[in-house]
Amino acid sequence: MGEHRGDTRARIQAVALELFAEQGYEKTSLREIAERLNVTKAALYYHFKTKEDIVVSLFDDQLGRLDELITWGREQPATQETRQELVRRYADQLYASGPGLMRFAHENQGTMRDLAVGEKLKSRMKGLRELLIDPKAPLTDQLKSAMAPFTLNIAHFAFDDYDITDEERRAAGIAVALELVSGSPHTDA
Amino acid sequence: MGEHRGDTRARIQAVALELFAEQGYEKTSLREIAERLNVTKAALYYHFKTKEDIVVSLFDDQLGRLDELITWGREQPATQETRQELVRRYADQLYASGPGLMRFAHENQGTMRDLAVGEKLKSRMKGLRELLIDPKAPLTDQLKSAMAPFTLNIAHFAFDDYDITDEERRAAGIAVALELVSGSPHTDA
DNA sequence: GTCTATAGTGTGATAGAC
DNA sequence: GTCTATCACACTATAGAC
Repeated sequence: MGEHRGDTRARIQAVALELFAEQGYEKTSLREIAERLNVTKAALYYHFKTKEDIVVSLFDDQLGRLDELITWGREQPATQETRQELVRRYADQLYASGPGLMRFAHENQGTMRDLAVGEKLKSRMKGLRELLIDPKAPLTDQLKSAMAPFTLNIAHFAFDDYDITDEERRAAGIAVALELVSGSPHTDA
Repeated sequence: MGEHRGDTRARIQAVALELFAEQGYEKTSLREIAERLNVTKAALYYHFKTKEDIVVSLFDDQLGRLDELITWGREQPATQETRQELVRRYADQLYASGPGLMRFAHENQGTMRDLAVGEKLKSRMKGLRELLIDPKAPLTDQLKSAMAPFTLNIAHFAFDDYDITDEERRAAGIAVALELVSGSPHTDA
């Protein structure tokens, strides 16, 4: 015992993310988080102002990286190559953040709406979507492009009953996402 | 006033579905539902044994129809035509149920896990997925097939800032879903 | 940096009158 | 079939000691 020193804040984040992702933000109480860490609720309030503040801290880095990606994308020409590179870089960010955040966002979409950080994330995803879509393409092609980011998420949770590695899931997700943003081989009308 | 007679149960379902879909199952209290209907919480408990019981009643019909669809699918040959017809029939069921249920399931995935009805729905979706997938196809093609049901959902909520009708969204969703289950034009290895 | 203690509110659910 | 009243409990958050 007593093996932890100044890492309490990080440990709170880790446990909170795990529980939020596993059983939802609303259903996870501060008492539960505190018990899992063998501290008290009041200790949590020393490190974070509110419950929502824990979530904000969780998404902080990710949001910053998303901003950078979108800024980069807006400086590039709106070509198919740019869109494919956007998918690759977005996938890198997603997987670098670990499965926890992905799953949190995936399972708490309803909750995220009223959290301020949820609005931020939503606006970033819209920015990304606008970069991935060719507004002149047919609606079906636009839909396919819009689905590319979802694909990366779904790929990670689908086939949980298959005997394959996460790396294989990841590769499949990226491959399909790239195909989705590449448009059908259609002739110009 | 006094315009309602024996429709209280149905009115509870309607309001509950709306609120659950809008702000989440956990965040919606029975008090809120009751107030919206100008009845008391106790009145709710006359019609439904528990809060979860309201959700169960909401998904009851839908689950039955899904069972029929899967039973039908299992009787058909595992061809591309069958898979496409499955997508069409599933889409019909989805849209016939109205947007509320779709949105509920979409925004409360985390919550659905511990609800008994969530487990049921999940097993049905797995059954449907197995019918849509060709287990001999490359993993990327399997992923595309697995995404077809998601597509129908996403199509309905994406482009909420576009000036298009729900019917156009629906048509685009079905078109893309059909393409996803049809596999790439790949040669047999 | 972490504790005890508690305020203050809201929840799902029940009992029993009408 | 709907009501009033209430129970028992959990929650977020705060105050103040150590």
